[in-house]
Amino acid sequence: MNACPAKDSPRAGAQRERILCAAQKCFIEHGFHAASMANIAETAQMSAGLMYRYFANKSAIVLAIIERQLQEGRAHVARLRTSSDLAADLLDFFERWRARDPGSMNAALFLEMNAEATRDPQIAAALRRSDDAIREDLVAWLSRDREAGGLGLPPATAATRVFVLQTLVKGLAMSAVLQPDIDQDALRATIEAQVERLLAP
Amino acid sequence: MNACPAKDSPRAGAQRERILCAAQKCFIEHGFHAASMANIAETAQMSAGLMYRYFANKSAIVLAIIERQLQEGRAHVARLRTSSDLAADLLDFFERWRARDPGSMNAALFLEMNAEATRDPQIAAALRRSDDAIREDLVAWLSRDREAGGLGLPPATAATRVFVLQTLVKGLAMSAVLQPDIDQDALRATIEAQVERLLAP
DNA sequence: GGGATAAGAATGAACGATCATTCTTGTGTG
DNA sequence: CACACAAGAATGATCGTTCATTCTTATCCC
Repeated sequence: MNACPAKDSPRAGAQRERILCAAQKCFIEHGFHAASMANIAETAQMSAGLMYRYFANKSAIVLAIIERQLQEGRAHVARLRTSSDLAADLLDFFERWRARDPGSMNAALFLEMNAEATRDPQIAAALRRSDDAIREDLVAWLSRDREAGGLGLPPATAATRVFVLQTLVKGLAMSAVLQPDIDQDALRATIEAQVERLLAP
Repeated sequence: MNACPAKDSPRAGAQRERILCAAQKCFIEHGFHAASMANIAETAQMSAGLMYRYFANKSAIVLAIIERQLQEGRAHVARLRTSSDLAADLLDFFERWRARDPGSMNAALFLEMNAEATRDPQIAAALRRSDDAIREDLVAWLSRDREAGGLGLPPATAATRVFVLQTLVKGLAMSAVLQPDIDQDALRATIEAQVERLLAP
């Protein structure tokens, strides 16, 4: 059935990339359900039927977009973990979400993913997997010994603090949508105070 | 045009209520776009055409559901404001979201609303209006004099703390979706610590 | 009070549009 | 010629919405 030859040729990869790029733009603009295959095809400048050569169906495209977004999120957190200025990185999170850049981490897409996760078990599993990975990563970091660059927190304490941190970041996505024009300096001071508390021994 | 007689008869009100109740259930289950009018009609046990006697179109139903959800949220916050145990009330927020009760404040619906607000200006305006009202309410509370039951905080300080509080609550909606089985006691301790800091002089 | 009449309430079929998906056909290349 | 690639037409289903029609209820005149 899926004996498609040269399935992983360089051309096939490029085509898939074209489709995913267009899909991401459409999903941000209209949402997963309201964005149609015709819409995506037009954005990708190809026929609608052709997309089925590279993806089994629409939900496969949705899954791919979500997986890619989660991967980018994890990369962002990993960078954040090795940084020296956690507050600045959190502000950067907010900044990217506020910017509504269709290319990178996007608040609209993030909200859509989470909303869809309440209905689709497959999407929920993907989000949960990513969430768990991030959490374990951060907890390990906070509970690592001081000499190894960590804070030496007991695991239980680290876990609750990471929960607050994660909840705060998620909430920032929503706040970025409704209050995109919030005062930057006040926000900075607020986040710095929060971070200071989360990283205190 | 809209010379519909007895538009606000007791019967009409009851019918609208039936429709909204069914719509809420369908929207939670499938989302705003994936839930069809036929689906809602079936849930409300009436014909599809009849709904157009009480609502102009589908988006009017969506708007009504959102408006009602926002109203309930404001009522919840107002209750929270007069309470003595803020931490317990925040936990109650999380608990309701976790419960997935189709009748009351619902995390899935809340996420869907915010996601849709990134595309629909009318929905965005409604959410922002409600958000602003809640914020002003809370800021007024925190900055009120001590003798009047407030904390006597300077308005700027109150504003940033309320921002954190609101962001935290929104984040809890997402956390409730992905981590519904989080340890209750740890969560309680965490939230209590956060609240203590937010309410400190 | 009881049958004629009008209005309100509700139905379910029908509409055109659009959906995701598949099929047919054409085109260029090795 | 053969074969991967692509376009675009066809498909059946479903979408939101409308409409002609029927059922139900109230009003009026005698």
